[in-house]
Amino acid sequence: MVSITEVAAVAKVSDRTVSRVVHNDKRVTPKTRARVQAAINALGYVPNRGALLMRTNKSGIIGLITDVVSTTPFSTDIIHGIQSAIEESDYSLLTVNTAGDPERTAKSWRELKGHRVDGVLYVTMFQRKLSADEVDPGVPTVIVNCHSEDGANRPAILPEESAGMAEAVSAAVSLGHRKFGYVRLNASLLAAAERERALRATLAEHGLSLPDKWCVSGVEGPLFEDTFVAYDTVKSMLDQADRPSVLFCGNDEIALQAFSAAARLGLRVPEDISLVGFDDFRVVSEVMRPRLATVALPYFQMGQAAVRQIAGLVQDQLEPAPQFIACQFMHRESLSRAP
Amino acid sequence: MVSITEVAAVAKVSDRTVSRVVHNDKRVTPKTRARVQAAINALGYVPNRGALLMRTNKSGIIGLITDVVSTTPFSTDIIHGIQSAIEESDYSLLTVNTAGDPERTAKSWRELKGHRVDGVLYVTMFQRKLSADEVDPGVPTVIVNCHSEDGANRPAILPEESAGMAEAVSAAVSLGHRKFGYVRLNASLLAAAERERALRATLAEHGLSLPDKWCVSGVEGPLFEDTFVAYDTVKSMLDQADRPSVLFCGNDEIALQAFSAAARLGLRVPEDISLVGFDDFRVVSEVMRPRLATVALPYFQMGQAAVRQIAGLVQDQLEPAPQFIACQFMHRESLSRAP
DNA sequence: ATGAAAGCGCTAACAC
DNA sequence: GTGTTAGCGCTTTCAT
Repeated sequence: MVSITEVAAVAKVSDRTVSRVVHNDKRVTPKTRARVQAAINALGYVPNRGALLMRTNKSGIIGLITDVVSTTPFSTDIIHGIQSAIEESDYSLLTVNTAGDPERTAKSWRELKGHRVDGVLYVTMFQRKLSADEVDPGVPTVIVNCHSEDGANRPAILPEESAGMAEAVSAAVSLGHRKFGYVRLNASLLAAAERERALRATLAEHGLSLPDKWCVSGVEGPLFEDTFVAYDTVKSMLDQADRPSVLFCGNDEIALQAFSAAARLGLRVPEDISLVGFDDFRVVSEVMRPRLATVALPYFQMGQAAVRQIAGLVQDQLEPAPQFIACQFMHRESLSRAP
Repeated sequence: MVSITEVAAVAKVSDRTVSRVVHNDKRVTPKTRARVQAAINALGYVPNRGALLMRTNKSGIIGLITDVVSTTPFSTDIIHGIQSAIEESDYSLLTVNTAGDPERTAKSWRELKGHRVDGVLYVTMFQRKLSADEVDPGVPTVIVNCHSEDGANRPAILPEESAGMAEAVSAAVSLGHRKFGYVRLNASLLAAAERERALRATLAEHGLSLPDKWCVSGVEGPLFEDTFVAYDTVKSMLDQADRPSVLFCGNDEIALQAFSAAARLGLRVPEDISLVGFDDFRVVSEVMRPRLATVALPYFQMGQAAVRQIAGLVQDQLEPAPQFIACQFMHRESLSRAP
């Protein structure tokens, strides 16, 4: 790899001058600058970040620690948002996966510290409270999709789910729906409680409620080893004369199973029953027919916001505080007029 | 950040000795080693990779260039495989996204060269021929899911699709199916031609064929701006007295639309019609009911193989050659006995 | 078994 | 506007 001295030799200037050109220092005559630039292009010189790190103590690297997020299909939009914002900054992205394992988490931090990353994005798949040793206090860090244990005013990026849910419920009500059903997420998920709470609260505002018989489980088993049961529970629920006119689902996969159950019973969506998902996992929501009405998790924006926060934090331009990003209701054909 | 000299001072040895301990050099007495190790732990010392890079010319970083792969839900398994293999090596992973844009591609290479990456994984979303300037000849590179333009014996990782397709067809035939339909992928995809070719070839071996009337488009429009039309084309096809008993689909999303079409017509899968997908995009294939029989793209293994290739290549232990990974047929409930 | 000196590529702080 | 000196953290080479 060609170094700054070789460029200097070719351009017949000192290495310091080459450095000035590279960093757009004004104090270089246009003529020398052109000569140096020509040498840079001719030799294909790219400054060595390792050397830069030693001099300036800046690596130009942001570390990304995920539990499983970067290796599951659900939240690629977070990664996408992060990369899109990274690309506009001058940082590079170093990604590490912990699979939720504490030992690997510790190893990940060491790895990132070895590279002297300027900051870290700590992203979790599910909303949850972080345990104390998950985040290294010595490195500027923004946590994404999770809460710090100490409840401190840590920089964080979180989705705000309840407004989106409220919007969805209101849309259903104004389409004439009065009989609501709900298919629950895994109970150990923070989001599960929050979504059901938001659903019930909004229903109450409309003078409606969720009957127990129409509130069933969509998933069973412990986190990460859970299996979907929505197909069976929904099939039983819908195979009655008295059934809900609209079915809210904890997420879009559950909605797909609910759709399968309706299909099996010969019920048409949305003519016989309306369906609303959560997450806006588009491979399902935009591909199935009818397309799935659902509340979109703002993953892309969360990723972007996370990068902006960490960049601001690293440059001391930002005071650390949690930031909430709104969820939007995506009204699509699976939610229609009540029968 | 604490440096090797501070550790040396605390342990009362020279910095060189600390270095020896860090790198497990034998020539250190157990006693000094223990003292040094204690200092390292106490201070939380992690060697500075930037300094290491300068001395050894090894960054310990593998660059990952993707067009869109790392930001779409379809191929997270490649990333997963890569990360799982990276984790067992001593490399870190620096990820860059080009979105298929030549300018960003050039910028990506410069970024990786700045970090003096030891090797590069160049991964594409769809199988395609690379153009000449996509890969930098100056950096050891393994291309994944794509072919080099010059047809040279470049190190590459590719899926072998035809055997999996043949297996799927044979399974259908032995379940009594004689009337085959096919829903095509975007014609500009290399995989589209290959899959249809493999399907027809295997059918021919069984003395069967694909009637034109049962071979329809699943997708329309140019790549990256295409829309699914499988719901409509399949609905028309199936809304006839004479219809196929099994429908092969170019990918799993198309299969989901085919399923939607069948549901709309009141046809049951698999009793009235069997369905076979391609890709094994599990969020669809394992969640819908019946679960979707499909040919699995071996993305995880491809990712792992890619890392092993690049590691071998960097250490000159491997001669560069393309490597093919087999696709496996996943027999699930959507493919059943012919009616 | 341990240490001292030199140098990797680069820039901050001064010269000039 | 341009060049010189020194040193960032580390390992290689050579001494001891």
